[in-house]
Amino acid sequence: MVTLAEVAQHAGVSASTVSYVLSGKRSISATTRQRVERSIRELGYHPNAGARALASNRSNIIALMVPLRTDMYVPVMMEIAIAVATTARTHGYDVLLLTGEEGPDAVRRVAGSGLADGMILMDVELDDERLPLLRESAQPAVLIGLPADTTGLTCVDLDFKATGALCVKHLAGLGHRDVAVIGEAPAVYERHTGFAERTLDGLRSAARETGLRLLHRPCEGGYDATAVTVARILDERPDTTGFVVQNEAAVEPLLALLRQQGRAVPEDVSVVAVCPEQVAVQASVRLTSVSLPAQEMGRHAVEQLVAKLDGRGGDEVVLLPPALTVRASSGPAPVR
Amino acid sequence: MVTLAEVAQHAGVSASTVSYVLSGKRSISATTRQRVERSIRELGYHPNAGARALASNRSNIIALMVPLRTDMYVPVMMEIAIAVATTARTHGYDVLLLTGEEGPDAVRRVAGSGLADGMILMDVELDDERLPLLRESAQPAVLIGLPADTTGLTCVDLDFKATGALCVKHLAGLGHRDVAVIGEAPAVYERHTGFAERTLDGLRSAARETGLRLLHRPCEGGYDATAVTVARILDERPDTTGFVVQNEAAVEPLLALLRQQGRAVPEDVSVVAVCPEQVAVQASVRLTSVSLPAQEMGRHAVEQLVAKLDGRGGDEVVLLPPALTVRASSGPAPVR
DNA sequence: CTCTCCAGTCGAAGCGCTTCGACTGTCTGG
DNA sequence: CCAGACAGTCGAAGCGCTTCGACTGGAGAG
Repeated sequence: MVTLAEVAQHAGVSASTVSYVLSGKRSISATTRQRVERSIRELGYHPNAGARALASNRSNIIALMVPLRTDMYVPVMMEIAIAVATTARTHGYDVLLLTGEEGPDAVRRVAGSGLADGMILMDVELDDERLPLLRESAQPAVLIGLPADTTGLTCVDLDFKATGALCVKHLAGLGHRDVAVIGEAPAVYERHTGFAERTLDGLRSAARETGLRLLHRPCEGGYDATAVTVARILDERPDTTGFVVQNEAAVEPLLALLRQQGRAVPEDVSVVAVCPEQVAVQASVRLTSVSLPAQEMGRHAVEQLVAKLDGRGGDEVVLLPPALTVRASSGPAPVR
Repeated sequence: MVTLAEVAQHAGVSASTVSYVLSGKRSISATTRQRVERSIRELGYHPNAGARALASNRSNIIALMVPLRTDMYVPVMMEIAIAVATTARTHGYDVLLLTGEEGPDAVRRVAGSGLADGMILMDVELDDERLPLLRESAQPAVLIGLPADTTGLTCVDLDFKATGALCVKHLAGLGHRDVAVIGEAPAVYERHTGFAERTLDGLRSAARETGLRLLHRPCEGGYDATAVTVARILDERPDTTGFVVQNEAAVEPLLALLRQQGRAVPEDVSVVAVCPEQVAVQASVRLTSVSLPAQEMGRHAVEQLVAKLDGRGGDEVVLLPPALTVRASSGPAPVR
C-alpha cells in the first residue's frame, strides 16, 4: 500500500502539502500541485479510507436502509437504491446497504460507530420506530416516504394525495361515474404505510369533488387474489367503468380478467395505474398511468442529505408532483 | 462520542484491556470482563469504525458490485443483494453497494483505499474486464456467475448447463419431440454472459442425447417482442409442443399468446420456465420451473468470501445443483 | 524604506483503536 | 522448595491521515 508519506517523499514535499493538494483546503502553487499529482499517479496512490475517516471524522459513506418486506414492489426499491448509489458517487460518497432485518438497532450502530456520515431510510411508516432514535441521535438523515410527524425531519416522496386526485380527475373528465380502486396488499394498510393512505385520501377527496362513486379494495396481487377482488367489485358495483390500480402485481391479472370477461379496454372499461413507467409501457395494454419517479426520489434524497452534511439547507419536506401520462388504457366512459 | 479510553477509565482498567474484552484475543478474568461490559453498556459505547479500520487494517466491509443493466431481471438481483447483506451481517460485515456505473475503476478504488476487505461481483461476463484488475490487486473476491477463465478465482453460480439439461429431459420424458427455447434478450448473448450460453449448452446436449428437436430464439420480453418471437417459432416449427422460457419478461406474454391462440396449457403445449420461484407460482398458470436460487447464491458468496478473509478455504467454483419443480404448465405431449 | 499581509509550505499533534512486549502474580511438577 | 508456565493486565508504539499554528519570502501599502 502506498501512503501519503511516500507520495510526499517522492514529490519532495511534506505530507501536509500532499494532503492540501488532495483536499484543496489551502492554496498550493501550480508547480507543487503538478509535482504532487504526478507522484500520486506514478505511485498509484489511494488515500486510506480508515485513516481519513479517523482524522477527519468523516467517512464519506451514506447508509441506505432498505426494507425487507415482500409485499413491496421490488423493482422500485432497486431503482431507488441504484439511483441513490450513483448520485452519491457523484458527490464523493459511497453507499452502505442496510437491510431492515437489523431494525432500529442499525440506526444506533451506524450513528454510534461513525460508519456513515448520514442515512437514507426507505419505506418509512406513518409511525416508524426508527424515528425517535434518529431524532435523539441527531444523525443527519433523509426519509423516502412521509411519516405522520415530520418535525425535525427531512423527507422526500411522491405527492401521493395529488396522485390519487389526478387519477380520479382524469377518469371523471372522461365521464366515468363509477370507479373502483384496486389497492395494495392489506398488510400495507395495516402497517400504516403513508403512501397508500395518502393516495386513498386524494382519490376520495377528488371523488367527492367530482361527484364520482368510489369503491376501494385492498388486493394481494397475483392472479387468484386479483380475480377474487375484481369479482367482488363487479358484484357490488356492476356499473363500474373505471379502475385505478395501485399494485403492480395486480396490473396484468386485472387486464387478463377483463379480457377474459369480454370487457374491452378502453372501450368498455378504463384502467389507470400508479406504477413505474416500465410496467405501464410493457403491460399487455399500454397503460395510462401516474409514474413512480423512483430515480428522482433517490436522487433528491441524496442531494438533500449531502446539503445537510455540508451544513446547507435544513429540514424540509419535498413532495414531487405527480404526472399522468395518457396511454391506451383509458378513454371516454361508454354511453349506456 | 464515547471512546475506548473513557470506557477504560470508567471501568478502572487500561484501554488495551477493554480492547481485549471486545476482541477476545487475550484471556480476561470474568470479573474484569463484566466490569468492562457494564461500563460499555452504561456509557453506550460504540467502537469507532474508522479508528478500528486504521489500526487493524480491516474494515469489516464487503463491497458488492451490482450491474446497472436494464436487461437483467431486477428482482433476482435485489434478492441476491439482500441475501448478501443479511448474511454478511451475521458474520459481522457490512455491505457497500457499488453500481456498475463506475466500472472497473471501482475495483481499483476499493482495493486501493482499504474501504472494503473483499468484494462480491455480480453478473460476471465470460470475459469480464474487471477480472484482470481483481487478479493483479489480489483483492479477495467472489464472483456470482462464471467467467471463461476461473483460475485463481472463486465463483458461485447455478449450474445452468444442468438446468438446461433438466428442462429438456423433463419435456423429453413427457414425450415432447419439438421444443422451442425463448431465451434472454439478444444483448445478453452479445455480452457473452455465461449463464445464457451455458443454459443453451445444456439444452442442446440434452436434446442431442434424447433426440429432441430444439429451436432457440432470443427474445426481448414484453408483449410485442414476445408475440413476434412466438409467431416466428410457430411458423418455422408448427409442431412445437414444448417451450422452455428463460426470460421472466416473456413468461406472461407467452401464456397470454398461447391462450389467445386457443392452445391449452398443458394439454396442447407444455411450458417450462427458468425463473425465481415467485414468478413461477404467481403466473397465470402455475409454471413447471427450475428456480433461480437467488438467496442461496448470495449466502454462498458471502460465506466463501468470509472463509477467504479468515484465511480458510481457497479458490473454488461452486455450482449449485438445479431443481425442477413440476407444476401445472407441463404435461404429456399431445397425441397426434 | 519599513510594516503588514498573504500565498505557500512545513512540522507536529492528534484522531481512537489494535497489538506487541513486558510485567506480576499464581499454580504446577519435579 | 524452586523453576517454569501461564493467565491476566498494562504501557506504548504505531496505523495513515487531517489540521492547526508557525514560518518564510515577496508584494503592496503607507
